[in-house]
Amino acid sequence: MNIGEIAKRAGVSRSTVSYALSGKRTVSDNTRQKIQRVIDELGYRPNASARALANGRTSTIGLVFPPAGDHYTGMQLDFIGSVVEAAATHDYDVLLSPSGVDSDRSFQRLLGERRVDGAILMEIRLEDDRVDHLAALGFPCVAIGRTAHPENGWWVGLDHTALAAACVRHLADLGHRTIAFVNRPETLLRTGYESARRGLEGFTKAAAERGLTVRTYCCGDDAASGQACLEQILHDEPATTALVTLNEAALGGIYRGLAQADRHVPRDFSVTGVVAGRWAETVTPQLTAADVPAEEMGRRAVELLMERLDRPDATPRHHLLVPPISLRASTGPAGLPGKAEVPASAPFPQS
Amino acid sequence: MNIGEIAKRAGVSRSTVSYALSGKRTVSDNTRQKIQRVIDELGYRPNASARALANGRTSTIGLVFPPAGDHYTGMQLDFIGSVVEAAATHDYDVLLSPSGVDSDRSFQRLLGERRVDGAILMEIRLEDDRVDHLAALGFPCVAIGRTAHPENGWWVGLDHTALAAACVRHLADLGHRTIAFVNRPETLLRTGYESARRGLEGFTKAAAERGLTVRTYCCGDDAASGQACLEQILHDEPATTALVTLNEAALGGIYRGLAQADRHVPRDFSVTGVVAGRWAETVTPQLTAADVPAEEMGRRAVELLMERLDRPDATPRHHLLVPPISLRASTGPAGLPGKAEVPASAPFPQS
DNA sequence: CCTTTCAAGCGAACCGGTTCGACGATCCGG
DNA sequence: CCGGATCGTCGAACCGGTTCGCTTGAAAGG
Repeated sequence: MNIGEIAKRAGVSRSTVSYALSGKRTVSDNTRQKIQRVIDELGYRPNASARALANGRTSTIGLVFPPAGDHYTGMQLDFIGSVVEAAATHDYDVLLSPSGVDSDRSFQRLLGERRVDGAILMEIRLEDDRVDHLAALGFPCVAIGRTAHPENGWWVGLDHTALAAACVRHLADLGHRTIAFVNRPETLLRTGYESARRGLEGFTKAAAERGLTVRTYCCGDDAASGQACLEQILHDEPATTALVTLNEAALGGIYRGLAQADRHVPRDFSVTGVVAGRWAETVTPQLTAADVPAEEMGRRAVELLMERLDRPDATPRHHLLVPPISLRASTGPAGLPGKAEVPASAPFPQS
Repeated sequence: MNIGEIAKRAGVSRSTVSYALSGKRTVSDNTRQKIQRVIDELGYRPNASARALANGRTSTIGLVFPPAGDHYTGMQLDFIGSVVEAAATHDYDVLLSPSGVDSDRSFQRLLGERRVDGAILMEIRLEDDRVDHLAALGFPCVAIGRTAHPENGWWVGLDHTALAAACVRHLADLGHRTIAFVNRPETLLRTGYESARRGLEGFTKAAAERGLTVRTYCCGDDAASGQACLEQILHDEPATTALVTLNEAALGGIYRGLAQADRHVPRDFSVTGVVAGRWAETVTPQLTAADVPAEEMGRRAVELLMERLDRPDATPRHHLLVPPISLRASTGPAGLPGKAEVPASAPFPQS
């Protein structure tokens, strides 16, 4: 069932059918209706490959999501869902690319073989070959995340530095003096994964400003690792009374570890961090956290990409989001740190 | 950068380049190397649209995941991830289709416009227009899930009936006599969503066989709904001592509700169900549950689809999985049901 | 009545690959 | 030395759309 068949049955030429469909030239009402009738009758739809070949656009965008770890986190799902939906409203399909390793096979497929008109990159690293590579090629892409040199890029990002710092200040304001940081897995931190690096940086800086005693940890993306990490924290420094985490997958394990160590949240121990709102509300007590607006970020990324596709020479734009901390139930004033090994004095209970 | 350019620079014809690349006819070592050098130098990759047009295959499969609710569950992410990875090993890309509503726009795009060679359908309903429609068209697709008439279909499914029944028997064996069922949201149940229907059926039948007192509930896919649902359960029948759930997103809320009602898990109340293993391990105490092998299901679905694409007239195949219940920490012997309103006798503590 | 204008439609070329039939060169056996 | 098989390569057609330039017929204008 191709356009030639339609043309034959409607008694017109192929080009007339094409123009009737696209509206790029005038077609008399009479023939338009005749064509439309045939199309409806046969249920014809123009072949996407042929169309893509002819006009050089595939109406597809690539969503490059990476081999971040051995599995995916809930946040990624929110991104994927919102990107797909936003793309659909613009009549674009979304092609998933399982990996983002530079010069990787599947990456080559997307770009080299021109399967997509543009791409959205997830899981950005501070020094990201993929971003640099695409920028050098002038290939339309939008990053969900921000590299170390975001000046001339298109991206929508989260200010992880500010967010982690806000968490620290929140804890400091509650009187906590000894806190820990539970980061994403070590490999991610080492490879310069943006949120891990910037989060750590914001945490460290804000803690220094407030004169807090800190320890920082990396933690696998699963509950068991979270629990182990928490045990390590209490072992290394029993006086710890609070922690900040970026690791939503470990959250359940962290809570379990606290329960088993008899640290009641938030009476004995405060927990906060940067996670997707849905996760924050899943744990008990619900997590006071900077909620990652994944849905909004995905939508905005698509919007930026659409803009860029429409006007290839537009000047780079970006959105840096700083969601507020949602006060829930997992943080409270510092009480007796540890097992009363330290007096209950919170020297600088500011603000 | 197209095949003609390569041909020109290598001093051969376009067809020779094509044959050198595909190997479908012999090309002398000499010219092959000459061509390869040019290709490497220019970084040429054949255009996917043109190739798809020429040989009628897109090397893309569609993953139809539906507007199940207002958001996606963790399980879906696991499916998506495993499907994408499995497809990649077969040199296939995955196109995401946000919806599965029959005769829906995005569905039409995938099939009508021939963007994909085959499809994997998620979130199957017992009477599923999509499946029927595709079957009528003879379009290669594999369902993750099983309709009411799975005889001549390609699918990989979970025996939700057996799984829910196993949960019930597990609880009955522990002496529980009054249990509840927490299903997915009501709209899903009403529209004939497979797991909701079959799970409910298995629960009901097994409970009847064991002579248990039951109540069944639908529950929104989020923690707040889970908590509300649990409160309702205890309000309706305080003697309830256990529940079975299919709703992993509500799990956190259920636990919270239990904690607030002072029902200790598993001492006072047992919880079990059918959820992804990762979620089961996130809550405390960890959930005794039939772990949904999402990763395996996605992989098998892709394998079936590949088989079907290779041999269009192959006879339908399927996999019905019945994962065992993983004993963790959320179930235990029935103690004093409710607040000791009922004596602690478990009349039929069968094997 | 003759020219100009314009709407409507047609044919051909093109997008970038794949594939089929043909053709010249080389090699072999008789 | 000739005839047929084999190898390597080429040209052309094709996949199913889009788009440009041209033709035609009718209406409008002088």
